[in-house]
Amino acid sequence: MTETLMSETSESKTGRAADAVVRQLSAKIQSGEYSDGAPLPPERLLMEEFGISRTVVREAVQSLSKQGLLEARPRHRPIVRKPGYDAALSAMESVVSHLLNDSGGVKNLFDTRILVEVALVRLAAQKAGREDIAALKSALDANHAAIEDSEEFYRTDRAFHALLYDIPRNPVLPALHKAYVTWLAPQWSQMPRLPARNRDNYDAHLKIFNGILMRDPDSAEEALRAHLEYAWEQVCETFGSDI
Amino acid sequence: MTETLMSETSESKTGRAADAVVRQLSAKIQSGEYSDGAPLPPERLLMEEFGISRTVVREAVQSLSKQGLLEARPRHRPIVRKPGYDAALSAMESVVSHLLNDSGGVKNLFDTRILVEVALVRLAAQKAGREDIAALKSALDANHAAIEDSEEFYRTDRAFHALLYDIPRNPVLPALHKAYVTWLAPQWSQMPRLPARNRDNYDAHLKIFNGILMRDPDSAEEALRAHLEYAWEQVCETFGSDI
DNA sequence: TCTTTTAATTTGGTCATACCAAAAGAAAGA
DNA sequence: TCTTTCTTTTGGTATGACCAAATTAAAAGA
Repeated sequence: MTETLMSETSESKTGRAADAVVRQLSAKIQSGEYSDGAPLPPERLLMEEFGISRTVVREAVQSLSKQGLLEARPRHRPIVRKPGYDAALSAMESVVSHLLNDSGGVKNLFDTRILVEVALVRLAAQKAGREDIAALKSALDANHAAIEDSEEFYRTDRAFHALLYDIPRNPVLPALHKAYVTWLAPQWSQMPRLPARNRDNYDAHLKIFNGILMRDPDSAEEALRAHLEYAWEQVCETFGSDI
Repeated sequence: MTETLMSETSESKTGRAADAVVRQLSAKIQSGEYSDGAPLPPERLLMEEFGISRTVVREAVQSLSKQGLLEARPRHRPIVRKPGYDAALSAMESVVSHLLNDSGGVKNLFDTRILVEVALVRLAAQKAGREDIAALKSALDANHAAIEDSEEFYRTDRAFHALLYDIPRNPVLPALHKAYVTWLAPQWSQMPRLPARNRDNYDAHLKIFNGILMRDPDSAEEALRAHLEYAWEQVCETFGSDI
């Protein structure tokens, strides 16, 4: 028996009927009553199920989709999604895009990346397992093989860095890497791709790898820091220091 | 002259008129045409200004408020807000709250906090200025003075950690600290407050401070890591290891 | 004249209805 | 069985109406 929303939420006067619906729907999603990947029931059905108007249904659906529990393409039925850590990060995307326009925004973001990634290489140097090192090695080789092909180099570059985020086996971190790549892409992808720089970057990757291999956190950190600060200089050369 | 939205956006068939309005409104907010802190014009005015129905206006407003560009209390006019880094983090809040319910969610989040905070103390040990150290010292003293008052101890504890996030002068980091505190509050605030534990935690803070003071990143890191892992053990004792 | 009440007006929240165009599903044809 | 039409369903948008809370204007009182 589906009740009308008033029965279990005593907030009929808060001015936000949609909130109650949001709670009930998200509960049904988490409990699996609406299974992951399946389309949400049509709006007209939901409105009679909850005893509300379509206005409120749509508001609730929009809210849930912003929360990542629904994947709503225009003109399509919303798809039920149990959000992962990526969804959490991508929820920030729109806000972040505004912050990046402010002066110093990109720098602030990039500095946090340095902070995190430095921590990651130190961790890698201390705790990386045999498989982690093997993966880094092959990523490094792929990176080396792509020095002449800037597009491919960019890809292997990202892959190498991504591995650093994989080592702690914490699913938040790969999501964070993806977020960094996405947010900084507008800057990064517009930079001129020069094979000479590719070589520099490969050398940096090599030094980082060696630091990890030698289990030397300090040298790994120093190599990574130099690498990222070099990258930042390039960004400044391209966009000026006032971004 | 305000044009109807069709004139400058060629996406009248994407099925999302609200998106265009969102863009225009957010542009007006960023440009300061709608000044920060002022209420947005009434919906009925916006609908004629953009040549759209109230349906779409409301959808756009809701979207902007989820993005943090508007602060919308029910039944009140939305207030224009230029979002800061806090807004970005709090945009994740609803998603994160779901993730924290999943098994291991809290642990994953807490581990990233350890990662970040370790990086911060290392940085502090290397780069903290005279004023930073003075601030840490007085926060430490306040913490010591509050050992008997668990509520106050909790506050000064947070304040001490917050200072670590202030040292790099990167506005993202204080926002991150606030987010950690908010997200982990459900766990943390429910833990029993024992003066004995307060003493342990103060000792840990002292060790961290000494590490920073002695400019010894490694000992500072070790002290912080022990401190946070101790905290995690407490959480596990309270909630079981399966959270 | 200035505060306090009170009445009038504005404005956000919700509902009901209608229409269109895009999707999805069903039926007919190759 | 696989396309190709043709219905039906369903999301996007527009109108218009109503209510209750907020806001503002007006009136009353100090």
